[in-house]
Amino acid sequence: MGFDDHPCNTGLVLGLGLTTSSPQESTSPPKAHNPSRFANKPSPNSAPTSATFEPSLTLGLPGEPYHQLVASNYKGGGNSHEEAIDLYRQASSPHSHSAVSSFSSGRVVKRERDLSSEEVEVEVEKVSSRASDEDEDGSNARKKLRLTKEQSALLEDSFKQHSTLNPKQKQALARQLNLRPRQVEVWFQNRRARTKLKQTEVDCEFLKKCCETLTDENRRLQKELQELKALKLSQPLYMHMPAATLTMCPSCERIGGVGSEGASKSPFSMAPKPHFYNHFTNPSAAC
DNA sequence: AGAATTGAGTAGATTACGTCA
DNA sequence: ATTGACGTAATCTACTCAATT
Repeated sequence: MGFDDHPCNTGLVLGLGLTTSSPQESTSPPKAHNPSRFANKPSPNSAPTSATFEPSLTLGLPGEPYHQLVASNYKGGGNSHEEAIDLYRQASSPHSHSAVSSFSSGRVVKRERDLSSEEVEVEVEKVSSRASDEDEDGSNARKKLRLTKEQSALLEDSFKQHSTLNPKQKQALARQLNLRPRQVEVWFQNRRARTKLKQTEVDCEFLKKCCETLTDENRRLQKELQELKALKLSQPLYMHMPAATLTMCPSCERIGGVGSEGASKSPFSMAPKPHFYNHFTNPSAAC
C-alpha cells in the first residue's frame, strides 16, 4: 500500500483502509503467555497486498528476521575478532544453512545435532566450565558472569550475522569465548528478546505518532465537513456559481461536484469508490 | 539508594525424530 | 511396508529474578 515509502518507517505494518484478510496471519492469535514463535512470524514476503479489500485499520509487526532489525543498530565489528568470526563462519558452512532465517534454523538444528556435535558439546562443557567450577569451590554465593569486552564484541558480531545459532555455530563460539555452549545460547536468547523489546518500544512510539496524526487529520476533516455543510445551506444556488470559483482536487482532478460525469444530484456527493488516502505517502492532505 | 543492565532460570509451546502397535 | 499415536529431546519465546554497574 505504499507505506514502505514513509521516511520513518520502522518496519511496522500499518494498514488503514484497505487490508487483506490473510488467514495465516490472522489466525491463531497469540496466547496470552506463550504465542507460538511461528504463529507470530508473518511470512517474510508479507508485504501489504490487496487480495480482498476490507475497510479496516490494521497494526502489525512485519516479522522480519531479527538480524535485519538489528543490523542497523550496531556498529561494524572490529578487526580484532576477524579470526574468530572466520571460525564462526566456518561453523556455519554453506550446507549448514547459514543463510536460513530464524524461522527455519531451529529445524535445521536438530538434524545437525544428530549429525555431529553432541560429543563436541560435552567436551566443550568440560573445557569451558570455569564459571560453574568456581561455583563449586566452596562458596555458595553465585558470582554472576560478566562478559569481557572481547567476548561481548564477538557475540555481537556473531549476532549481527545470525540472530540464531545452530549447534555448530554455538560450539564454535563457545570454544572461541571459553564459555559453555549454554551460556552462548542464553546470551543469544536474551539478545533476541531485548532486541525485540526495544523494537516494540520504537514501534509503540511510532504508533502513537500515527494516532496523533490521524486524530488531527480526522479533526481537520470534520471541521472541513462542517464548513462545507454550512456553505451548502447558505448558498443553495451553488450550481450557478462560475466555474472559476470551484476548487479542483489536484490528485483526484475532480472539480468539487460540478460537471464531472460522476456528479450526481448533489454537488457534494462522494466519489463512487471510496478514495482511501494514504497519509504517509501523500503528506499533503490536499483532499 | 535506586535505576538500568544483563546473565540465568523457568514454563509452556513447537518441531523433528524414534519407537511401537 | 505403511501409518498413526505417543514419548522424548532440543530449542524457542515470554516472563522473571537477581547480581552487578
